[in-house]
Amino acid sequence: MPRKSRNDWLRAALRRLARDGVDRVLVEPLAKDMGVTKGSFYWHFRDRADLLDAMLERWAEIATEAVISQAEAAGSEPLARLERLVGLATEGFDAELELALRDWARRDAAVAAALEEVDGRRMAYLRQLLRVAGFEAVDAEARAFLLYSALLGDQLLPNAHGRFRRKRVLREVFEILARPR
Amino acid sequence: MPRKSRNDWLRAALRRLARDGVDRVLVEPLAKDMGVTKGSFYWHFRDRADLLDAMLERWAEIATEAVISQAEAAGSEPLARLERLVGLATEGFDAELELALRDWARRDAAVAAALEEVDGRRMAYLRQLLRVAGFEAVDAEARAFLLYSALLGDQLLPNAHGRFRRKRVLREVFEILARPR
DNA sequence: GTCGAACCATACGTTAGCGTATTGACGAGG
DNA sequence: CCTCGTCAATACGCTAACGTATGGTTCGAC
Repeated sequence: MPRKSRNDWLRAALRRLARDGVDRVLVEPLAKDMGVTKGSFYWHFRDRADLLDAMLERWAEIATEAVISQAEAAGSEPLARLERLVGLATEGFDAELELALRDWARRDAAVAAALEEVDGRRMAYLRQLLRVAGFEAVDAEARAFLLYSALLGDQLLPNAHGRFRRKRVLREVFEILARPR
Repeated sequence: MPRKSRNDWLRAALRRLARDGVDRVLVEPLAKDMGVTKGSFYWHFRDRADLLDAMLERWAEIATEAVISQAEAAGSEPLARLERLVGLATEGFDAELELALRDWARRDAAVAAALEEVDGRRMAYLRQLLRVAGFEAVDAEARAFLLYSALLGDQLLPNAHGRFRRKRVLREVFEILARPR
């Protein structure tokens, strides 16, 4: 693949963001990765800030609906959708990228804003599922929060489960959060 | 405070780690922060790697028991201890530092190992509290995981709670996780 | 007061990365 | 086949940070 598109650059940059964090998405190393020189980069982007902007924008597009559409694909039953969301933890959405972005957001207001937007949408969706499943407002709120936190926590605490396997714990998580008492 | 100790450097470095991430704890900027030049730094540390090692070590000391001792201070009742741990989310332990460290751990095996150690201890403590409170093993495991995730999630999702206040949601979290059905 | 040790400033060489400017390669339409 | 537009390589100057070397200060012990 000799010629690179703006898109190629974006994908490579996002991969690097996920792996190394924003401070290490650098144009010359990135160019080396892609087997090209920065001459290409400065054709497609004004400067590094321009790349970072584009990355954020791209992520927002992808992420806004990524989680929700996965759930919708599980059928129309709220409980089935919730179960699918728990399954998402183990595969399906790019948790590394999520974490890198959250770290980035701590230092950049624009990123923080985009993230808040996405979180808002996702939480709203979870809330609604849980309300339909029969939980009262505060209860649904807390369970939505716990569910979302668990998705992130599963990534943050990879090997913290004692003698149980990850999947087993996550199944139990689902039981606790989604089963009406 | 004209003369700086190795300790001063460590504290400043950890503050910067918490705020900006490991890639931005740099010796010259740090020196500027402290109103001193890097001449001081290279007296106390061999090089930057030496500083990073010391930071990790220090964090491990602090963090290993920080959470647990907070809980112990709440009395001997498991439920009281658990409630206190939920309260920890809003104040008490340096969540920014935790997050920065977790991000760091993604790229450095030594950090990852230290973190796993700490997580292991904390999870073991939570598990045990929940078992004493009457939950079965898997159940306790899942609840411990959820509780820990919620502490991190509260930091990761600062403004994701809908129309409820953070404290209200966290109280509900406690109810869900710690009350035997 | 002086002396040595602890601590800090300064100047230096080096490297990695940014961004610019200029030239070169390559392909599709005329 | 030629040429224009698109993309890439190269060379350049600049800055921030690293680490070293060396000399200067400060402080406590005596």
